[in-house]
Amino acid sequence: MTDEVVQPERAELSLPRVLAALSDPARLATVRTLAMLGESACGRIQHDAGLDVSKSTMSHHLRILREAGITHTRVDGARRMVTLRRDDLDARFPGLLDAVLGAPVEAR
Amino acid sequence: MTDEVVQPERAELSLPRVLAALSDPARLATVRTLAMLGESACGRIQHDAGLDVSKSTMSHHLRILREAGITHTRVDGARRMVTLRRDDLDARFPGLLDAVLGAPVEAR
DNA sequence: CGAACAGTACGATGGCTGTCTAACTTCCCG
DNA sequence: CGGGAAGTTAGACAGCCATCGTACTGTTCG
Repeated sequence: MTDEVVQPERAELSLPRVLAALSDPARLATVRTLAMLGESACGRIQHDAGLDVSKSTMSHHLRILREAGITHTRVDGARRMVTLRRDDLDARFPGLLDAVLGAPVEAR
Repeated sequence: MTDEVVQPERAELSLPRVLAALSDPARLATVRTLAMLGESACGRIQHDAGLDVSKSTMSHHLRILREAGITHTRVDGARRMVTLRRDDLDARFPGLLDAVLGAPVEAR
């Protein structure tokens, strides 16, 4: 009951897929926010990232990130707690996440 | 006559756009090939990258890379000589290109 | 119990994108 | 000059994708 979601193994992480997941501004903001907050619930991420989208759209973005192997999701009561898979990403694509997080934030 | 193509300034490079450009396997292969070969013509890149697509599709991919600011194109007679914009990419997104080039090559 | 809350699932929709063929422009070279 | 080589452009087409509203499931709490 702790966790039941589909997420790829470390060795299965695909670079094109990871890059595609990160290429959307909303998801990029999500990842940045997650890097600052640490584990947090969907609604919290959406609020803190300043994303003005519907709940279903947010859910969609989080699914893309999860299925690309960028995040991990744990069920906690009514909430889903999401974390960045830093270790796996660093192991498979060294320097990539740091480069993305260190890059200048886009102008709105 | 040396050059007449549209390519963004260093400061204008957009991370989502760069990531989107790199998220296609054909373009990723193109960038890897370009990193090994140095400046080279479109046909040469296509051949060395092992890309089995039409000329127009290749032209399309090279345009995406150019307009994202990842490559520079110089006209040389009948050919277009393409190079990676390593300096600009490194300056604006430190570590990103290295991480992408250093990542494991995907299984076909 | 019952209402409000946290998210997901499902369609629907409009826009973007990778691909191709065909036609065109330049340029090189014999 | 004339043919072939190197790419680009235009147009068409199929598939994917970001977005939304609505309906649904499960949870928390008064």
